[in-house]
Amino acid sequence: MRRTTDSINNQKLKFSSDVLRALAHPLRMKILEFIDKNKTINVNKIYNTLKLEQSITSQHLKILRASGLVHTHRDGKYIHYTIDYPKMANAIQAIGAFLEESAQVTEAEN
Amino acid sequence: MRRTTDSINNQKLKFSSDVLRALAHPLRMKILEFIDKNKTINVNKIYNTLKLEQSITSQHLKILRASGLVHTHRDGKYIHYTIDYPKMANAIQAIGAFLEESAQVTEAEN
DNA sequence: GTTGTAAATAAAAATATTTTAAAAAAAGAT
DNA sequence: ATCTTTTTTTAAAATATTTTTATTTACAAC
Repeated sequence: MRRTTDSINNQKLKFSSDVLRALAHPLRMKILEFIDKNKTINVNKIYNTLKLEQSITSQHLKILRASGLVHTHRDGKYIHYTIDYPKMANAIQAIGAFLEESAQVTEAEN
Repeated sequence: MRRTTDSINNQKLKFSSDVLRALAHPLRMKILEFIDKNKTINVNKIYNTLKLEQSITSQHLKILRASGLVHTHRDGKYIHYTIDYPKMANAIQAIGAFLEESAQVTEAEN
């Protein structure tokens, strides 16, 4: 039972840090912010508006896709990106989870 | 004014992703969790309890210190680590900020 | 001062991530 | 079928992070 609990925790830890790692890049945050602002947007608009290289944008989108933070939906030539908000909320929770109480106490002290 | 706003946003983005990057590692999350659980704890206890190498623990603590997520306080031979909860709360906010409304909507839909 | 213990630092080696450049896939237009 | 546009994929090069090993610093006890 001990080892099982440990490996569950380690899985959780790995899962959390994987999503956080996907999030922890200025370009990816910028891209996510832009997708969020537009609700749904194609790759062309992303790299043209943000003045990024096409390829670098695609590479970062791939990482975001792999993390599950975004989803795609093809519309003819275009591929539209949208944010997976529940996944995003999970990621935020993952960080806050273990110090939620402490954070609340700290907040109350301000 | 345009460039100023941009560079402020870019600074914010860099700041956020820097803290997130410090957070986004399984060992560092484990260490943070352990410090949190103990409120204050010395390095020896950290690596002995978590069964980590002394040096690797120190290296990760250095990254956590640099990110501002933890603070230290020497007590004789020992150095005690504590979590900077406001900083931690900031980090969590930084992620959630731009999709807070959306996340709330999503939450309401569940 | 020397010795022992706690923790940090430095430097090299091993890995992983990011960027760049080029090629390939997928679809629409001609 | 060929051409063009949109996006992905692949592969190499450039960087950054992580791990390992060894050394150094800080303090306390003797």
